[in-house]
Amino acid sequence: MRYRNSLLPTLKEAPADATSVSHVLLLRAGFIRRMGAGIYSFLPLGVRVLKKIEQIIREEMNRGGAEEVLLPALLPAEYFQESGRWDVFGDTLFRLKDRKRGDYHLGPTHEEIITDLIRREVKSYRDLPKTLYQIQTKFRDEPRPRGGLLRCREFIMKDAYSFHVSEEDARKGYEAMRLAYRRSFDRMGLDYRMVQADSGAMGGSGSAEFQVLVQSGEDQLVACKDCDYAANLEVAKSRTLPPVGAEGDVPSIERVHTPGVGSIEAVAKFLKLAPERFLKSLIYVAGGELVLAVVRGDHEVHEVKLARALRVDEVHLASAADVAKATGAAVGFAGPVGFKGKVIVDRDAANVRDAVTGANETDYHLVHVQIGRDYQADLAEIRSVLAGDLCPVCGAELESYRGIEAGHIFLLGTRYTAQMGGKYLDEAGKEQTIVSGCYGIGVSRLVATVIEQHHDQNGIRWPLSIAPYQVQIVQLGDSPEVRAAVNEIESGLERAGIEVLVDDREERPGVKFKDADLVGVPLRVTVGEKGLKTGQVELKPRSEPDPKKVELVALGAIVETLVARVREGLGGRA
RNA sequence: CGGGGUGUACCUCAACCUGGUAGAGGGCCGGCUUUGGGUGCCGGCUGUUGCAGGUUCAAAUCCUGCCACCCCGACCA
Repeated sequence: MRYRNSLLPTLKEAPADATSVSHVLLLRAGFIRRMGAGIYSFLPLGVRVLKKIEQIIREEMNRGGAEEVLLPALLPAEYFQESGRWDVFGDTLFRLKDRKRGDYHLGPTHEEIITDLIRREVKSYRDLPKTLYQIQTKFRDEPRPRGGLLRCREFIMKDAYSFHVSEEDARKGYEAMRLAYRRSFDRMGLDYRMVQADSGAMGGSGSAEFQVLVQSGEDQLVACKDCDYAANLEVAKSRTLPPVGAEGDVPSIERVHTPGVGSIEAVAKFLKLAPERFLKSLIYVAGGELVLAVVRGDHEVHEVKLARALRVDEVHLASAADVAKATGAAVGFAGPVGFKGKVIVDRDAANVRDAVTGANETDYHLVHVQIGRDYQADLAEIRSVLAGDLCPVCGAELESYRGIEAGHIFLLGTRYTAQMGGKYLDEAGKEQTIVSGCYGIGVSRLVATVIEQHHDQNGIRWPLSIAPYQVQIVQLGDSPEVRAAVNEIESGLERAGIEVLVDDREERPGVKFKDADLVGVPLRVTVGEKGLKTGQVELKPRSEPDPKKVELVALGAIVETLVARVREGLGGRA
């Protein structure tokens, strides 16, 4: 492709509303343009990358025994009404009416739709297992789209669903998909971890997320230094910490005047005690009820964990007014002793002997507080796991990461099939419920995710496997010799099946080099009169600082070798 | 939905506080210049100042309402 013929609008300055690295670079390098919040157009370069990613996923899904289908995105309401998700999805569902005023929506995910297909077409154990996938645009009216392609309201997803005669067989299908995911992400050159995750709205018995490790990621993870254990913070576990606090008998409770010092930090300083001796007491609204959640002074409550422990959908911190009503004290002086209502205490907080808590009275704290003696509570793991906590599996230290969720695989069990009548006849002629799994990859999100991991201060550094072009020829000057050399290289590489972008613009060299770095094509070939005098051109991998002089006649073979390595699936890196 | 912020040219932003005919840089077009890392100079192009009302002789500027977008939280690929 010739640059002059391509729509490739690069920007010198970053649009002000772009904050994430990938968003800025995708806009500046001319891959995408914004149409509305969380809605983007893909320009030619963007489409090329998207198609490369889709193709890798397609190949690996097929290799994993899955078969491609294409379900509608415009859906009659009845299927989601049948599963109950017409209501569950709430405002996240894009709803519309047809001319007959019938209810429709745009598909946010397709469990119901595929289950409907399967319940109609699968009758016998002989028809199972089946794994089907599609690559399709999904629509979710997200409360907060963000980060360019990282979180959109319209996005491209690969969703797959597997159907089995038993849990055991479903586990096999799940493993096949896990392998397909690993292979896909490996080929894209991503550094990721498989982590345990909350199965959330999907329901079901097991799930794992594929988290791409980047500082800018919105998910928080912990991973063990030594073993394979890794988990999203919302489900992460850690070993119980050793007890802290005074030895021997705990003296009886004493009320201490702590004027104006409400925060743990301030009280710790005031009383000259370590924060771990304190019980941090927070009042939450959970299912319309006020609940006191207690963690150690140096820990934080994790609201998802708290909600799960309380068996409610969500919790939020009570207002200052509610706190005052519940405790009779200002915020900062709550405590479990004498609290009228449910008290839930983190496992590690219960291990604090002779603790300090708020007195439920403004400007007062209690010292020598002892769980069991001075107050009763339910125990649960409700705090956020921290770096340095110990792995629940092997006991080594845990490390913290941030990640972007690139994929998620679930064992659904019979969550949808039971509800929607997905049944088959077994060998004995007896009716059984189909067991299923579902598997998602955020395809358009991956475009941004790869950039988050592959860029430098000058621009994108595409892995060869998904680059929009493999080679960019920077043509310097417009003499007949240069033009002839460029033509020769271009046609030679294209004959070998290599995609080439030729910068044939009338621009100064500096402009072309800057744009080449920005766009991030992995192999740059510079053709200029200087080099041609000695029969040479320059070859510079985007990931390396300096170019290499190469004989014009040898260039084709060198480039073909580099590209072939990747073609054979030996890794994404150039 | 809660909290914070911003809407002025294609982009980045100034002018707003203190009302008086809307500007800079980049970009784009033309000319000369330059030609291996965003060359330099000259000339030109581009606006219902997000929308609707209100106050005023006069509104980008003050007031009210609405809309859009961004950021921080609860959701997710």
